Amino acid sequence: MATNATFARIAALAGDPARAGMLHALMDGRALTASELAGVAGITAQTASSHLARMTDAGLLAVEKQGRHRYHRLASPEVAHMMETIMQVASTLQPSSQRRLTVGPRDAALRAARTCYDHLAGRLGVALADAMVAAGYAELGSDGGILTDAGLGFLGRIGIDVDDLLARRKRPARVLCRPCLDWSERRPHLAGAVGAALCTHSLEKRWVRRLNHTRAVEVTPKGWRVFREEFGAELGSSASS
Amino acid sequence: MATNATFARIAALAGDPARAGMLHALMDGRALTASELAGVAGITAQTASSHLARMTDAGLLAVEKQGRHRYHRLASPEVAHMMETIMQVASTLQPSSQRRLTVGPRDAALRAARTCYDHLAGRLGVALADAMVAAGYAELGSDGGILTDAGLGFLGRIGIDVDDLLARRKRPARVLCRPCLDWSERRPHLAGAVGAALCTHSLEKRWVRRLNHTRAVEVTPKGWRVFREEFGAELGSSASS
DNA sequence: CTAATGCTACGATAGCGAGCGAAGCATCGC
DNA sequence: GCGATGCTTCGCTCGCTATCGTAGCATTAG
Repeated sequence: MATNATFARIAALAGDPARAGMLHALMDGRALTASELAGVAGITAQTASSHLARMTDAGLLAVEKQGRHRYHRLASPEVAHMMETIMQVASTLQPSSQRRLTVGPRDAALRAARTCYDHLAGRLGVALADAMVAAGYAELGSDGGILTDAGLGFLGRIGIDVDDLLARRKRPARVLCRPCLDWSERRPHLAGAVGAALCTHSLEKRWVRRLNHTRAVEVTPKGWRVFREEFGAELGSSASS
Repeated sequence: MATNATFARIAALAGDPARAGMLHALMDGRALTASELAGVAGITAQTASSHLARMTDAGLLAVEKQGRHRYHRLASPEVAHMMETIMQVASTLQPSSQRRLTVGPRDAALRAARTCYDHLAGRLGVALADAMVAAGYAELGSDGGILTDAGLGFLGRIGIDVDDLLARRKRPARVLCRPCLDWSERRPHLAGAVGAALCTHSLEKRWVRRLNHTRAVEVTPKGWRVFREEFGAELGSSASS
């Protein structure tokens, strides 16, 4: 069947180290220029251009031209979801002979709190998910998750546009959310429409702030208070650094 | 970070046409011998051996030695899930210039009804999912799905071990199920623990039967009746061929 | 207009890896 | 025991592609 060839094509595109680096850099949901992507991948602009053209042609990336810059972003949430699942499989593999090779300071910040395409991940994401489950706001399982009525009320109370959230769900009567297995914590956190709304709102309200040009985020003092008092989340001191 | 390299490694393994063919053949959840896999991939036994060793080493496959045969299967449901999402992205890509190239008779059977690792897919899978949603037995959204109390009762009524299903869910109070976007129908069908139980039970009760050595399944006369009368599913005549 | 920046197109190189033939190692049937 | 089958290891070839240098095109700054 033709599906076989296209499947291999997509996987092969994600399977090159340079392209994988670019895709990872785009996992924060923002759009980056070709030069920036060449930088994170450690290759020249010419090579990056070729890679980007191929990934765009295959539907993995979308491009937006702005002046002499070309902004590339992941084409769809489906692409981000695909990368999540590949990461999940990859995380079960011990890097063999280089166990704790790369735990630099930047890596530490990523493990503490980061964005995963459109939602929060890392220790922060897991802590928030745990707190919401403990409070009865959400239920998470290996096959999916739901936001309870209490959870819906909670989100409205902290200022999230619940109507928009209700409109975004499709058929089901209850608001569903998606668990996303964290590659660093090996625990599920909130993804899907609920996770995206929570992340957007946290950034807008300045509960968290992006760190320079990475996927890492930092919990602000205000966010620290909100997460503890409103969510009841147990954020160890390590989650802020 | 080291994650980048392992990510690329996993994706690259899935990105070779021969390996992709083998992985697809294993998507029915069964274990196949190295020779069989070499056959479906269209390569010699030597080459297949190399591929299988690498995929096993990377944690994509698990091997079981039985006499002089070596049975290979997908190492985990996570690997199957990863392949689902890659297929989902691949299905959004028009094969460009070869639109309707490969719609052979075998392909037609696959589109009608097939297994997708551990659950039913194709027009049959979608029809059953639609019927269960229409009957109020399940709710499916883009971020997840749940089995209602009525649905739980329904599954028990048709002979599925509901207690086992309840035990398999993890933390949540409700039974969750996972929607799996069908690559041929572009519609969600039932996956996860619920979908797996339904598929296993359908095979045991001879409602469906596997066709030779493919992922395609055939609806038996008995199944035809059960699916129409019990599920209320609208199976067009095309779903049986 | 001119120079600089961002990106792309083309051509050439080099290295990886998919593929197979030959040989070797296990296991089964007899 | 012997041959046959299933699979793996080794060595080799060949094709694909990632990479970069050079050149060229678009856009902006001055």
